[in-house]
Amino acid sequence: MANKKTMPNKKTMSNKKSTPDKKTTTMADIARLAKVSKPTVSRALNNSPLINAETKKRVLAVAREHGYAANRNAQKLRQKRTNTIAVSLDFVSHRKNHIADPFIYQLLAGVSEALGERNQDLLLCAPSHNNIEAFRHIVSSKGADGFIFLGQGHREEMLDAICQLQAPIVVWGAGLGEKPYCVVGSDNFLGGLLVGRYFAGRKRRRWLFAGDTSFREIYWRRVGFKQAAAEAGGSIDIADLVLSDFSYDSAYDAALGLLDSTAVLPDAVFAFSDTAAMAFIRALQDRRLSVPEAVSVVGYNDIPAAAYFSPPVTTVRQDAYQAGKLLVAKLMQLLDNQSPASETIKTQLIVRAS
Amino acid sequence: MANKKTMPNKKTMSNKKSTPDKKTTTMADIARLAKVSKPTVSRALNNSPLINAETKKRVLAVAREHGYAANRNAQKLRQKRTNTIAVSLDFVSHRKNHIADPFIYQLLAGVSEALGERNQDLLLCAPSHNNIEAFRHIVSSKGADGFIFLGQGHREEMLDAICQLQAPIVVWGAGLGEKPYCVVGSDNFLGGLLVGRYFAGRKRRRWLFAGDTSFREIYWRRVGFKQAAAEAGGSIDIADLVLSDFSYDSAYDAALGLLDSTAVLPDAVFAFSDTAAMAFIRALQDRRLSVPEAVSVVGYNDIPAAAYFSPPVTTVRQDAYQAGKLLVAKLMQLLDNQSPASETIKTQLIVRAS
DNA sequence: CATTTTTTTGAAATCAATTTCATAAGTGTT
DNA sequence: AACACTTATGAAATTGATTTCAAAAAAATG
Repeated sequence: MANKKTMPNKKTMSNKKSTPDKKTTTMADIARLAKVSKPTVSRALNNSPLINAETKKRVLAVAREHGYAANRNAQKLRQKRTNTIAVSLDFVSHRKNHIADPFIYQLLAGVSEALGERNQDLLLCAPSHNNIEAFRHIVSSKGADGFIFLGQGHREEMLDAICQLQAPIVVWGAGLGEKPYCVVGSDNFLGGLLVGRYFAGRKRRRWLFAGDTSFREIYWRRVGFKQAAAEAGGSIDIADLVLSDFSYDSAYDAALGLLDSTAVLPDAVFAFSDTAAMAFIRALQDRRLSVPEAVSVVGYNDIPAAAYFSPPVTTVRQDAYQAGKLLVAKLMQLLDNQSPASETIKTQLIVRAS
Repeated sequence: MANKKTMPNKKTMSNKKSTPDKKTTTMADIARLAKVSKPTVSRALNNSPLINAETKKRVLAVAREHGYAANRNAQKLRQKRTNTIAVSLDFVSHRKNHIADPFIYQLLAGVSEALGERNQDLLLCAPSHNNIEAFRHIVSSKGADGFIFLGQGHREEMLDAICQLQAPIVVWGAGLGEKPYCVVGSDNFLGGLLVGRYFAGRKRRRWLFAGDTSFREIYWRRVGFKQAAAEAGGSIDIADLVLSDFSYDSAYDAALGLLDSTAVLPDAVFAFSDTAAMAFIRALQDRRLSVPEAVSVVGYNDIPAAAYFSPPVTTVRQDAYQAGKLLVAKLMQLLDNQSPASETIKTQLIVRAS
């Protein structure tokens, strides 16, 4: 039982590619070949002004010729700088419905490209327990210089705690100016306002807001939405439908539940995401309510599918790719000991058929 | 205008956290506190059998008490093992239409979780020029122990070259058994076969295959598709429509182009992706051709949007999440000096309304 | 009780870079 | 010719872990 199985071991042994100790080229090797010392090689590669132009050229030539690449781990160890940014993607909150909403991947693309341009590595982390320990460990083991948080699932207490770790972080979301960390987010208030005005312009009177306002971003959309109702005069009513998660299915179920239990139906629905908006539209159609004739439905994010839906979904667009780049820019400032301000990115209403 | 605003600068200066050199706790510190030597601490933390149980307990207690985490970079340097896997996501081929197809993100979620379970870090790379240099650099600078390639954009020559670098790689895609590296992919042949049989069963005779068969995966779907035509008897015709990229828009344009130029229309379309299938359906509808009455359309991947589309899209499902985990398992075997075989994951036809 | 064996431990070397500090060589000045 | 001042370079220290190897202490054996 506790016996070591010997056969697999043997096999492993024989299988072990008898690597003839393929020596990796080190800086010392380059130094010897270029007939200079290690520090000189280091300086040449780092384009130090201390080094003579001739020497630099020679060293670089030798290095290139041998395909030399400095060992990052030695660099990180010595410099106490990792040139790595940890990006936290919240796969977890999607546990059952992985990646229901492609929006955060557009953010990720922007972040990835911006980091690449700055020669920063991207450490992707999606801790299965969304607790602080995993993040603390990354910081104290020098796994990354800073964090970017994407996705709606991150609860505020955790971010506050991570911030207290003295770790540089920037966050996609809401809460600008209220938080001790830098936040980049869409102008949720404006988004909600635009949607509300759109409804008001179409003479809709019984509005419904679908989403969980315990998330800041969504809360502010609701505030803007309400503001539009106030602007439009007193006769507008706003009802609420709380959605338990971010999936299409739960939105669909909640929508049907509402439609089947309420006597007085809304004539305009503002859903917190395109995915939820599409679910709502389907639910309405399944109950023989036409969109947009009987009910207008507006989503948020302008994911690709919104444009292809039937009917194409009116939505609030935010440039996620640009936002990703902005997040990186802010974090770099932070690492540079500056104090970048939180910032919102513009938000615009894309009017389609719904 | 171009003047540097001085106020923010000053502010920045004064803002520079005068960190009082917050010394990081090192192994030497823990050793001193626990009244043992560094090697003993190292062994205790790594659960070495050499260490006495009492000692181990004491050391661990001290380490925990001080929130000690070993410096990863020192470990990586010494051990010549990074415990990091580089995952290459092809943002590039999506340049204009970022993340048109969410399928690879489902793969990513599986990969991420599987790596997390194994305490491996995930280095996300999306080199802007898809050339070998970037990858060679990661290998030789000890940035990662191996690679996982996701996405269809990776051309074969590059993978062959990377493989020659002696770098352990596994690839999502096609070409099982033909390639010098381990490939995990959906059973594309079977996928195509199932779709073809489905069309045959519905008495469709004029089939269209939409996709770029210079990609292996897509090539094999075409082969399975053709096989089904052969099985069904001689009277079936297969036409081809090459799509220039993976976006919805290019598929939509190509579909319209075809519909407006061909006299004899297909009565069944097999598109290489759900996104392309949806584009095709819209194009057909825009030309007053009903789906599925006049034309059946089937996609591939079963992305979430496929189910919500109107009509819901019949498609070929593959368990991307599981596939991601499998990719990781294979790579771990490779790093263990085993030679894992390529493998296909099951593929099933999801019949919906289209 | 002497001797072998096993169990624990630590001093010193190692991994591959960067940084500090000293010094040699070259340039300019009086 | 003596002195100051740059400009380049390298020896040695440093970063924080792991590994090797030797050795002390404890246990087992005859």
